[in-house]
Amino acid sequence: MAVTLKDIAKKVGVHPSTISRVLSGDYENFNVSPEIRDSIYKAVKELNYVPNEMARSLRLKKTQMVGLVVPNILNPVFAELAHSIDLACDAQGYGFVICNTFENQEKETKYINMLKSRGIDGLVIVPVQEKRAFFDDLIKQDYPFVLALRQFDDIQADAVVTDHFQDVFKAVEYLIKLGHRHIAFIDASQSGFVNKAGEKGYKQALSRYNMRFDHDLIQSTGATSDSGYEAARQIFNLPHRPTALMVTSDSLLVGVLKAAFESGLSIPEDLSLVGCSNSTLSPYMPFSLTAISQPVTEIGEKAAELLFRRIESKTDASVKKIVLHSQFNVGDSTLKAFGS
Amino acid sequence: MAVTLKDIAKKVGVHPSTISRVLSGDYENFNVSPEIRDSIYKAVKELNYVPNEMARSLRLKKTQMVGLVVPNILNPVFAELAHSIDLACDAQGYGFVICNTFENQEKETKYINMLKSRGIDGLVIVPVQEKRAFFDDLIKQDYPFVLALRQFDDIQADAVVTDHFQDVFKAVEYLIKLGHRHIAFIDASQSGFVNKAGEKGYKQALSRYNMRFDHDLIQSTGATSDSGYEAARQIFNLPHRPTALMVTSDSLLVGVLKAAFESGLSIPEDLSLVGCSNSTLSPYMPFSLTAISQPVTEIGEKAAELLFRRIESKTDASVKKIVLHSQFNVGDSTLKAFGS
DNA sequence: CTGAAAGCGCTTACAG
DNA sequence: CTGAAAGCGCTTACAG
Repeated sequence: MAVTLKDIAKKVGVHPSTISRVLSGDYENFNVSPEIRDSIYKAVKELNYVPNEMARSLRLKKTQMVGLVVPNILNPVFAELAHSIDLACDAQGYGFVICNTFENQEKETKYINMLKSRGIDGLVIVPVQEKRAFFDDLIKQDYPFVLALRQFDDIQADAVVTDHFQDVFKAVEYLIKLGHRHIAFIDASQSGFVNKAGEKGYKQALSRYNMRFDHDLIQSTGATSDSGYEAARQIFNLPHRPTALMVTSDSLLVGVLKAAFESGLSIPEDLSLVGCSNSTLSPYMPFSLTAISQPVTEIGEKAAELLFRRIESKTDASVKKIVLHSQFNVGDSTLKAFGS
Repeated sequence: MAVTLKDIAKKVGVHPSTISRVLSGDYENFNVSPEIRDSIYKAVKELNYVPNEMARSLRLKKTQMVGLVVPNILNPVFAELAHSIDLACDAQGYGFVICNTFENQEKETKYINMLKSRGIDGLVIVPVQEKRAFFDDLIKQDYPFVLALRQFDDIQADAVVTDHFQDVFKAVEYLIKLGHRHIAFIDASQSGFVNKAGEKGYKQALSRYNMRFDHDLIQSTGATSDSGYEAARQIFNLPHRPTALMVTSDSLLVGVLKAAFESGLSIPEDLSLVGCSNSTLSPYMPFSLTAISQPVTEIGEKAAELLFRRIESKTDASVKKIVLHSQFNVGDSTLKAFGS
């Protein structure tokens, strides 16, 4: 049904290979007479010929497409990441598709395998996978990918992240300096590297200021807003409720806000809140959020850059880790602790 | 580098076609000896063979993949739509990819053409395209797709939408019944069908209650939060400010809320607000939003259903339009007009 | 029951 | 300068 090279070759009266050559614009070491060149263009237009990219890719062993695998497009961080990679792909002449794993490990595995077996040239991945073995395999198979935002300890893969340890440390330090002595911490536990780093930053900040670590105040949970809600409820129901809370993602934050609302807690009066957020959401909130702000657009740009480099050089290029700096923005969701 | 059928055929010592047949599980009219079957499975495992889906698709003329083309994944409506289609694809054994057009018409065209030329079996599209000619062409070419949420007047394409005219009519009627006499309306102008329907619903409701239509109170704008912000500012700066406002998307709403905040307008005291929203955002807001709520999950399910049907029957199936009912939820972003 | 061949729609090294 | 052939990695009708 779809018109092929053969069809237009027949119409023009030349060999399909000639058509291919003309359309590829390969005029360096190849020159057709202007007449047949014109009639080729005419036929292409008339028959509405569009090359079958699948056949092309099979032959060329290159799809000229990259994919992004993210845990949750509802999280504006990932939407922004997608946008910035999209732009980079445009600039480099790559096609771009997004796959959403909904924080589901099997879906992630399935999607990555699908994209790979379909010949997608490379992937930017924000992993939810707990076991890094899967990614080690990808590396062994020389499949080009770069991790973004989250990664694993000393994995031999290109990655673009922020220093989550530092980010959390500073944020918690800020709360401590405001006089808070009971500071809760809610984090998504799925993401190996990031999670441990966050927890470490939290604990380190406490110990640095000689504060006792209280197990009840830390919740490592799933990454959905429901998980955030549950975690926050547990914390709000503690006999000795914390006066400050740090939560490390927008998705979790949605649940935390809901739980706070239900518990009748006012922010910042009853609870100082620090997030890890993206400005897009702020207009929705009754206050401006004090938050760690990751340079998401830049992360996307760098990730795309590393990916293109990896696609071209495959195993030859050295593994590159890029760590970008987050900003810490003070809004009015945080307040001095009562009595300090 | 990647291991192919040939490689494992060589290893086992049979013809590639035999491998293919065994792996396809075609045991009806075909039986290999259990020994070589086992050694095939063993070799597949050892060499870590994964079929090249591109080659497979080229041969089969079927990729077993569908795509979703949406204007803005930041809008939770589209994220939810994606999720529900994703689940449907899982159930039917289809792969699924998302392309985000960022409300950009050229990007939309580019993406649809890309997906099509890559052999994606069919598409669910939430169009931003102004001119429907592009879609008429797709139909002419028998390319399977279904429109979701937005469509064009009497286009010969499968579609799943809500009755936006009715939805808006009812919402505006509700405001009128609360006593509001100056009701503004902000809508995204890009989406042919939807937009006109929204405007019509708004105007119809006014005229039904013998209210004058005031040109200054209606803003047809882009679909981004920035557009919403600009539109709202214009409206809030009118000498005779409206007491109520209806806005037809979450993205626009973000901008509207920002503008309201900047103008020092309290909701609902100074301004009754009706949205067209998705519950996911509500925890962010200081009030529960009175809003039209579209059955997005169901729209996705129906759209997927229509798409699978279309993929199978191509041109044989009649064009199907499905119109689902929205809910109207009264929250506390609306109030009786002062003095009524 | 299994092998050899053709073909999906391209591109490109090889002839002429 | 252009045609004919081979081949990308599969599947399946056709032989044997």
